[in-house]
Amino acid sequence: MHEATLTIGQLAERSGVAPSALRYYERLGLIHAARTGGNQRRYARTELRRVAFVRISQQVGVSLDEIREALDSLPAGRTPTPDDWAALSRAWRDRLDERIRLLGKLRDDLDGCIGCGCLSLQRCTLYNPDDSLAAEGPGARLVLPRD
Amino acid sequence: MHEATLTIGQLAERSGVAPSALRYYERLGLIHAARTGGNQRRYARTELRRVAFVRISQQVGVSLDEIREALDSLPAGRTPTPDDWAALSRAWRDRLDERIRLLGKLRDDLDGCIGCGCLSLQRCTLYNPDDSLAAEGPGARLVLPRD
DNA sequence: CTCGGACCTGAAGCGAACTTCAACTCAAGG
DNA sequence: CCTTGAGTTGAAGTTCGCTTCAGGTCCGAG
Repeated sequence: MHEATLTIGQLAERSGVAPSALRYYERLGLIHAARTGGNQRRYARTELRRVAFVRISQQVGVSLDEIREALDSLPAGRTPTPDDWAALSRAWRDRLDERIRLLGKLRDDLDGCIGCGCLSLQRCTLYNPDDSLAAEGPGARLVLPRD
Repeated sequence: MHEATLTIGQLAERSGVAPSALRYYERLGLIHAARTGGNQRRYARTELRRVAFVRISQQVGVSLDEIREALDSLPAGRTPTPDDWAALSRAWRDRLDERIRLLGKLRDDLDGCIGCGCLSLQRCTLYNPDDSLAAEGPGARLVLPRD
């Protein structure tokens, strides 16, 4: 017990992520594993933290691809320090703030806008939030949760 | 101009939703259209509101299937009143509140938890939120560790 | 009446994030 | 040594929310 490395089943149980998902993450380069002579994965305990970071980032609304980019920015060679992780999470924090802000606006406008008489949807603050519309050309494009 | 019904192109332009998406919504029973003799769709102007409701609901994080259920609860037969819409949106508002609350918690814990020394992920408030979290998108489910 | 752009349908494709399957191999307890 | 459960692979399947495509039809301005 409490050995140096974890099997995929152990990592799965400790992280709450299915083995199939862990293999998938590995294919995407989100996590890494050493191999035994018999080709089985053995995970360093630090991978637990990577998995946690992945899952938390997903809750923030970040795609696995972006998460990979973020993880790639961790120092190669040495085990990341708490400060390394904190730096990573600060970037996410900004996204989170923005997301919370938008949802708050949505909430504030919800009753009024849905209930109101306006059919002029393109002008509606709710339907056409000023921030998420920047690009996308002419007409009212509704750009969604991604940003 | 300003005619009684809208073609799919007009509804698309006014709502900012692609014609293909509108046809898709119709297949799912989210919106409805009358047909001309030549089988082309003609939308009542009230459909604009349904489309708006769909898009707004998506931002709240509700699936199209749940949105359909909600729309089905609108009074059949008569055109929904502002009050009908307001009732509908109040339910969403609760979800929104919950979602904002969870994201706020995520934010509050983010630096501390990711940066901290705990590897005891299953106990981490962040990783293992006590509440069930609405999934962000397809497949992006948070599978909680067994308590 | 003609022309071209808007519209129709069903089927297929897409991308994200996985899961499932089949057919194996590995590893640890008895 | 043998059994059994855990692990391996690549390929294919799944769900969601659409978009794209092919092969046609409609309709309104000229």
